[in-house]
Amino acid sequence: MDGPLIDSNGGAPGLSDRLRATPATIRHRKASTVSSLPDLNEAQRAAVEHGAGPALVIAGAGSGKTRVLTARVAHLLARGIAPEAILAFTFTNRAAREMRARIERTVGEAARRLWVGTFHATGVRILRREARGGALPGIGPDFVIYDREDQETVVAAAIAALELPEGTLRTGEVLRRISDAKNALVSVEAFERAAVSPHERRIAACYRRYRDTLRGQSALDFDDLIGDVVTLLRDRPEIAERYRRRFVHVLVDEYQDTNHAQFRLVEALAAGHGNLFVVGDDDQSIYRFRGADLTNVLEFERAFPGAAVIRLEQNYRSTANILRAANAVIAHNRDRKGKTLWCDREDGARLRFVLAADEADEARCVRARLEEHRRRGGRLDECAILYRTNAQSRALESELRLHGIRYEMVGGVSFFARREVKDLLAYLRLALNPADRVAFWRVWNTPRRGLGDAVRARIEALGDAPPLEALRSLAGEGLRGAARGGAESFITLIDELRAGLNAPPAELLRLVLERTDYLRMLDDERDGTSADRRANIEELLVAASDHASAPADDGSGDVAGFLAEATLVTDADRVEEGADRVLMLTAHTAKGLEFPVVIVAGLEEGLFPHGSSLDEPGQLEEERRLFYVAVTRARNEVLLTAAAYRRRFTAEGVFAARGGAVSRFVDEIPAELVDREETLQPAVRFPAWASRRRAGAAGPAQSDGPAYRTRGPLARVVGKEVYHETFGRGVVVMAEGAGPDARYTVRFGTQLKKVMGRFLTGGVDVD
DNA sequence: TGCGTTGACCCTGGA
DNA sequence: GGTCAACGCA
Repeated sequence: MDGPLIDSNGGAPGLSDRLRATPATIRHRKASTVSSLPDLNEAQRAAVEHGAGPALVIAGAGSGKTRVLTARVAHLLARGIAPEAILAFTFTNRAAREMRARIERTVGEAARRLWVGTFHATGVRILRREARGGALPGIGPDFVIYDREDQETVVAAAIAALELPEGTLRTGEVLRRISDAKNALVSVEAFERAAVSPHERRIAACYRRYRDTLRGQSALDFDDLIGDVVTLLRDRPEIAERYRRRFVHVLVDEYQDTNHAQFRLVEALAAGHGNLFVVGDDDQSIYRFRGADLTNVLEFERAFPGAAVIRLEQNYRSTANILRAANAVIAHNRDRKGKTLWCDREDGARLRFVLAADEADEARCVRARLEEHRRRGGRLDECAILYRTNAQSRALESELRLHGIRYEMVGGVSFFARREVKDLLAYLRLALNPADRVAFWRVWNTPRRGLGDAVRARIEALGDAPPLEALRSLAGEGLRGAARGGAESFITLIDELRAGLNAPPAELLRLVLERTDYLRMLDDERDGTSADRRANIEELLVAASDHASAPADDGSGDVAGFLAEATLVTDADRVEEGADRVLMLTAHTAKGLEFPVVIVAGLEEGLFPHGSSLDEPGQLEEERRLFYVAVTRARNEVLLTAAAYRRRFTAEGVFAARGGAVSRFVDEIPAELVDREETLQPAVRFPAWASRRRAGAAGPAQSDGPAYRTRGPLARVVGKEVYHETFGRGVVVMAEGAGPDARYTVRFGTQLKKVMGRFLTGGVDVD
């Protein structure tokens, strides 16, 4: 059997040029020779050979859409289109790499001249070029890209500057509103005009301040990487014309997850020739929170009159049972173009659903399933554990670690967002762009060099001057002792980095490590993370030297290019094939991947579908699509799990145990396709509301339900280990009442019991 | 004045 | 379980 592969149809392996092929993947390579289009079905062939003009390919899960895109590019090249005249947008860097690698296998070197990349990477490429030509007012070619954390810093400062009462505006909300505005191409001025309520006006004020701050620092955020290109092409027709003449064919993968700005970018590039080829699946649109706009698919034909519409409905990936289950669930959605996938594979095993006692028990079931797979001779990398939220990984991780099962978590804290990595990169950012205040404040006293709030206030009093220069003038006169020495060594280091910007990034990073004694700082922290962080730094150095050997075709220096890549790369881009470990990832991150065995954990109302979606039909449909994506990742087997009780943090910040009903999505799978099990024999019946909610699942979503919540000291009892004279060791899953009357629901092994507090010893004697 | 420790608040998803 | 602001200490 094969390991996890990119959406590939027919088992053709996803290979990236940086990753080594495993024997299994090499075996399949022959099958994907595309020049003669040997083994395409009729619909696929029609898509690949589509002539001029717009085309919308509705490609169901596992229907070979990546293959079609790749084959189409090869087909265009074979028809004499120059590689530099083709622009393809992919959803991940990894997909871009793989597409390029596959095309290279057919057409060789020429593939290097294609433009294949994510919207963001392509945006950087265009902006970098045009910035060199001076086409972007106020933005130099060495602009930096602010990631989420950097953005938060800026927004927090903007909110603080408004001097509102504590808690009036929250960073997260403001950031989301700014991002939404940018994705919809709403300028600061337009936002201000539309803002009527005091709340809206305050957000508008933050937006303005945020924009001005970024401009002042020659910084762009993720949304700017697209929005600024759209603005550029709109305001500078001659530049737009240049790109239109250059790119004769524009292709877009995962079209269902494009937002308005991306739509406008594509539209602007394809205007005139109209050779726009988009591939997507409305049933797999799962990024609405990021502005993805399904109307881009649903109204493609209106936006591009005369568009050909081609449907790929044959699935080559999953067994018939898996496909039937997925079809049945997604049929509950109303807002779709409508299609039914079919396949000619055998029925295969039924899906399995297990209701576990709590999340620890659920983790145990997952682990047991993995061990079963291994006993049958399977490999761990054939399995993936999917969940709705990253927070769910914790219980799974500890169970797998305890039993020595190797795993790799994808997502969560991205590699380049780790503290130690961002610290080191901030030195480079500062050297490249002294106006980058976020980078300055990140590292000016990291590692500690005797600088603190007092000096900070004096620098800030100097206003807009680059902070490094402010510090330089202070070091000359106003500072004494440790602060002076610290400031001087910092300034010297940055100056040296500046002078050495032409050197390879890895060399600069080594200089930073050496001068700052950064590693010693890590050791001194004594929090047990030192070894991990050191390893990450090692990896950063490797990534930096890898980058040096890659061509910078946008003409940017190594350092600027490396920093951009570091910001835009995601964890999913870095997953390696062939390692024997199970992957753990969110359903979102799993998009585009496939695995022989898929485990979807946490299938409870309020978690998957997520609680925030329950009041809104549109949002609920998005959750259902996400579940559909999760299930259709599987080739052969699906295990669905849920926990009767789960410890969670709620919005109120309360440590709570709640029993959720089983997810409605499980119930939407026809009963004959699922084997259901419960691992616990409840001596205590589940609270009535749990089943009531389940019964009412088809109706309007109920409020959050009477989920039992413990507050104060009681809350700390939930999840604690306790002992009972007859039942032995157990774990508290729910607490009710207080004082001597307190009663606890405790899981002893697979038994659930309700016990008075006085019969328990352990952590329960709290009032 | 900077540093280390303690308690509030907190997580949907991610380029 | 993780981060950050506020606190008192060197």
